[in-house]
Amino acid sequence: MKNPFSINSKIEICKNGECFLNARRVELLIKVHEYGSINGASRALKMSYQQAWHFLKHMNGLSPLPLVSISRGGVSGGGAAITDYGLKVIEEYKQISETMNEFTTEQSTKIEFCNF
Amino acid sequence: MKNPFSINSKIEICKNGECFLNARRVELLIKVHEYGSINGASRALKMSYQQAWHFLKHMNGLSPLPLVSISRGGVSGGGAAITDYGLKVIEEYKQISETMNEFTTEQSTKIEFCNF
DNA sequence: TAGCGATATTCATTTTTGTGAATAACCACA
DNA sequence: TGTGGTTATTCACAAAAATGAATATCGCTA
Repeated sequence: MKNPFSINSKIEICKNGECFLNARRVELLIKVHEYGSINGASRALKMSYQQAWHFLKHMNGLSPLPLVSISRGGVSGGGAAITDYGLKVIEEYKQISETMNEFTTEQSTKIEFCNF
Repeated sequence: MKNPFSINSKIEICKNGECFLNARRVELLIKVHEYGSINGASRALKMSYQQAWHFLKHMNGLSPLPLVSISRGGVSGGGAAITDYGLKVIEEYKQISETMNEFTTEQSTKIEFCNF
């Protein structure tokens, strides 16, 4: 008999009790890296520009080094670029996330209260 | 140097993509067991009666066996009691939760992007 | 110096979520 | 048959979160 229950763990990486990283925020960082702008990333994620902007500002504020560097004006109007440090953070988040998922999947198989 | 980042994992136990158990819901079950009524439990948790009632109904619906048995009328007006099966579920959730917490705490110590 | 395309910022509105209040229904017991 | 204390249910309203729209700002470039 298949276990109909699964453990779903949503991880956040926090600092001072505030959310620094979660799945959505990392997704945003990745899209910013892909599009080179907050605008493009927010549209791609169907997220409002304000929310994307707020998340990025908040993440940068909590981070020991900037994750994203933002510029205004200029030839292309400006844009946003993920820093080398930001790229490292993204990669490490992915690793942690995968490790956690493996563990929760393993734990899911041990649930006993489904045997009724 | 102390790592200022911590991993905060919120686990849900799901069935068919729906939330069956989480920290708040188990807390509710425990209070119902303590007070013997939905009313008492919801007040103790500063949760509206409707929400408590909704959670309990939903949990019972997803569960292979009832977690809580509810009665109306009678000498004391009625009440709610956690079943033996419900008690088992609570205990198992606590165990899973503790196991997950230990693992996330351990993972927290391995975060590298704080070293800057 | 005007235009472009992006960021920055504000605000009213919408959407979502939760709550309080009111009321009906239930049923053992006096 | 009435009382008491709970569950059951509905609904309008409140609080919170998210959004759309509008506008200002920036700085390179033609």
